[in-house]
Amino acid sequence: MASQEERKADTRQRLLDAAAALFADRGIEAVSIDTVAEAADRTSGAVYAHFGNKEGLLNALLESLVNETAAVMEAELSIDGDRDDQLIALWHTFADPPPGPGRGWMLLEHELWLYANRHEPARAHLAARFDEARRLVAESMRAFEAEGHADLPGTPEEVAPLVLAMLVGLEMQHRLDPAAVPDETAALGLRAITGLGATSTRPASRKKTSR
Amino acid sequence: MASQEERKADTRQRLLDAAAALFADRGIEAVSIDTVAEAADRTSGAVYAHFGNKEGLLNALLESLVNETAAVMEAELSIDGDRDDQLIALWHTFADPPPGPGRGWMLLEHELWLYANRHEPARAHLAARFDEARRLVAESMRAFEAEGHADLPGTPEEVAPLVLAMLVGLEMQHRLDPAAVPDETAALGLRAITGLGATSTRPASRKKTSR
DNA sequence: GTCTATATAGTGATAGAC
DNA sequence: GTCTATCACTATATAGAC
Repeated sequence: MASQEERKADTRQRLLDAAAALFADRGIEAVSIDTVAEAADRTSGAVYAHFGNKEGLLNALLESLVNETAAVMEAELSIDGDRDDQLIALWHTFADPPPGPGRGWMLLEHELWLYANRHEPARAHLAARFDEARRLVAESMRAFEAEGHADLPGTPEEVAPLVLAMLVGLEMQHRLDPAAVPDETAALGLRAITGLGATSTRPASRKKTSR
Repeated sequence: MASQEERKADTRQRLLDAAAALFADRGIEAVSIDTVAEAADRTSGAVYAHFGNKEGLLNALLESLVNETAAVMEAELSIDGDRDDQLIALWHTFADPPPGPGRGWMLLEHELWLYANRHEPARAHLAARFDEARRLVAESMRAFEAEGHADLPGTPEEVAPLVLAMLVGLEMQHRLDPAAVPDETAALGLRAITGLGATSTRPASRKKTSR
């Protein structure tokens, strides 16, 4: 049997999950609190009890996601294997719909970004998210460089925002018109920033990735 | 005196301008048709007469903006002078609030991108906009290369989406936290992609741009 | 903590006068 | 073409029962 506290925590998570999926799918403003509640098999009263109002729900959602994206990126970057493959894998995390809740992980990111730009309290949460992402990328860049696989045009901390920008910017174009950004172009861009393939201490072939 | 046709065209433009400013400032979904009409000194009836409904207004707005952004980018890229300065100028067009309607040119862009991702008819308009932007950048890249100032990592058509991605992606991070993306970092990224400064047939100094 | 019911206000859209 | 008035619908938020 579930204790009251377990039920409370469960409801909270259900509401957050439902909100994330619906916001990504239809947009934040287009989704009513009632809709979120119903998707979580609760009523609007539950939302108000937990989060006060829609803004509270948004802030809670942003906070709960701070570590999630970081985990995804870290997973991609920590895979053993060719460094070049890692960058492509990272690109696919952005470009292709990963398992996640709905198909639209990045759509939710863009929704939240826009929201944070207009609601001061949310801004700090999202800024922290981006900071964490940059920190992780910088760490990987440092590792690449130490192994002699990368030839960075600057410090890892300078290059990190560039990598993030490239991924996000290409994803935006890719989503609108996939043909405009083939995988090869993404690889070209990421290599240009990281200097990967420039030093080239790699022994094997590179045109075709066997896997 | 204004003829009826002039008044009609004037109303249409006023409505589009008001919509652009309000959508950028508060978000598309948060702005009612009544609000748009009142900001243009008209009533909601005028909006319905001109555009049918809100979706019609959005499509008309997207269409009217197709050439506008292209004009801005073309202006930045056609300025005579150091090629390095041109890239920085282009970055400032994205990072700093240019004169435009409201201060939030890029916010409107993000609103429209998100909207186009959920409304098929609008998608084509926005895709055309991006295509045009890439075409312009590719043209400049070709010129840079011909002058021996750039050392592109790929064809101009391949590099164009990379430049656009870098600009947009850095702008997103910059808007959330300006300190995270100083001008020098942006310059670093753009140079890494364009190879500008690599071939270095340039005679003058580079650390400090005299102007 | 959660639900039901309700108060209050705002939305997109239409009809008809001018 | 534009405005006024009005439609049906949906939103957020609250009060009180359980």
